[in-house]
Amino acid sequence: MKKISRKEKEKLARREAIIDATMHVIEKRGFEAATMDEIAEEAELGKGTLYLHFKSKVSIYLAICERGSKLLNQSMSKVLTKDINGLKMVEEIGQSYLEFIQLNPIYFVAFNYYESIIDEDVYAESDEALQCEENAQQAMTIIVRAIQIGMQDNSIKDIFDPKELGLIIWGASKGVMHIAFLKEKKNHMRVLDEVEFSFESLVKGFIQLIGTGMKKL
Amino acid sequence: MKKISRKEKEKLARREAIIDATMHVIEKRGFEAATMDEIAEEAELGKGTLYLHFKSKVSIYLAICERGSKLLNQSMSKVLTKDINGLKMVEEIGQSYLEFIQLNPIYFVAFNYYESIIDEDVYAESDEALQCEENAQQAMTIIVRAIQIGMQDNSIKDIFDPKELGLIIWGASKGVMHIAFLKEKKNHMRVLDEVEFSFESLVKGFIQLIGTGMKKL
DNA sequence: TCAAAATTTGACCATCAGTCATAATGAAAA
DNA sequence: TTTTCATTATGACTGATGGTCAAATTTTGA
Repeated sequence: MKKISRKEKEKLARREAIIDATMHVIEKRGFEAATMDEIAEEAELGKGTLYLHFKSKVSIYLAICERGSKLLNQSMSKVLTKDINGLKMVEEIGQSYLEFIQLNPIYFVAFNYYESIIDEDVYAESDEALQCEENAQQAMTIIVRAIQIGMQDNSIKDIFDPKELGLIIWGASKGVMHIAFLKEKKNHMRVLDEVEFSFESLVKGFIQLIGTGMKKL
Repeated sequence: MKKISRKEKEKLARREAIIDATMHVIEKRGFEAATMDEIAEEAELGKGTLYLHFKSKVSIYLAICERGSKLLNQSMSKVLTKDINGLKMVEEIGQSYLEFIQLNPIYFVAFNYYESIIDEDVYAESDEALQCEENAQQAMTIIVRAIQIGMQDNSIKDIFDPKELGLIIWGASKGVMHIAFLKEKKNHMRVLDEVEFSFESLVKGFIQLIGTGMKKL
């Protein structure tokens, strides 16, 4: 049994190494421009070997998403253990999200990628996609839990369904984060250049806005 | 001069026909799966001819985005002429957006596509991208105008910078719409299956949430 | 009518994800 | 140690697709 375990560990390590290599290449070339040939070179493996560990290029990208969502969940779930009211929890979860994305922008791109391809059946049934889904569900659970706590301690209005409110907050956060993200990457959208603001100030403003919106008076 | 004008008209018409054909193919095959060969066939043109009218496949996609954003702006700008307060205007602009996306989901995909590629210099300088940008700026102007009206008629708090608030609302709306959109397409995200909600109810909830957040008491 | 100019075309090219016959490796048997 | 067999790795190859360009076709105007 020992031998199989060692082999399996090696296989897992190889898998992680491929994900690492892919992230390096993405950082060098960009998310779309990364090629399997270059990933193989970076990982010091033959291209064919990549396909022994991943079904497709998409699978590797989903594995990055999986890794990122796991890390994000770890960070967000810590908020639930704090001794603060539910509203504050929701706000701090938003903060965690912000900090995570600022620190790991590549994962944000991976999250968006996941959402853009997940409606195609081929990918949706892969192991990686299922794990991403599970992580997404866990993230939702964290938000909903915070909302429920807030409704109980009277810091959040209970006129919304907690799950629906959770989805709204999740989606809205992602959208605002996306705008801030585009701005950060100093791209060519003049819409964004017109306004003087930072990643932080935008997200802070957003948190304040919805915080007020759901606060029980 | 007459002759040139006729030729120019024909050229424009041909261009529009290619965009139409592309949208047909996208509806048949999906946004990513559409190929230039099939677009050429649908447009009853040689593939090379497509490249006389558009620099690349991306250009055609951006032209779809351009068309969509123009239509959306027309619909949103009508709200500004109504005899209602600024807060109501913002809410109705959100409504217009919702209705537009429900009616023309393909444009929503095109908008997202635009944002995903616009940070690459190659595309950002194309005529189509510049026009998209201009339309985006116009959309922002519409929202900001409504906010300013609201601050003046005391229906909206003036603690935010109107432009920053406009961006927040824009980004957040897009994010919520995206979630609702994924749900509508009955994809595989179990996170979304868990919650019982419709496109409308989610967006309505969102509008209510931020409406309350910015309402002056 | 016809030659020059403008337009259209589809065979061809380059790139890249993914495959598979073959090679290398290493474990077990002799 | 040597041989055999199974597992793992490889990269040349394939198919698909976006984009090009020399040749063909059509239009223009003298």
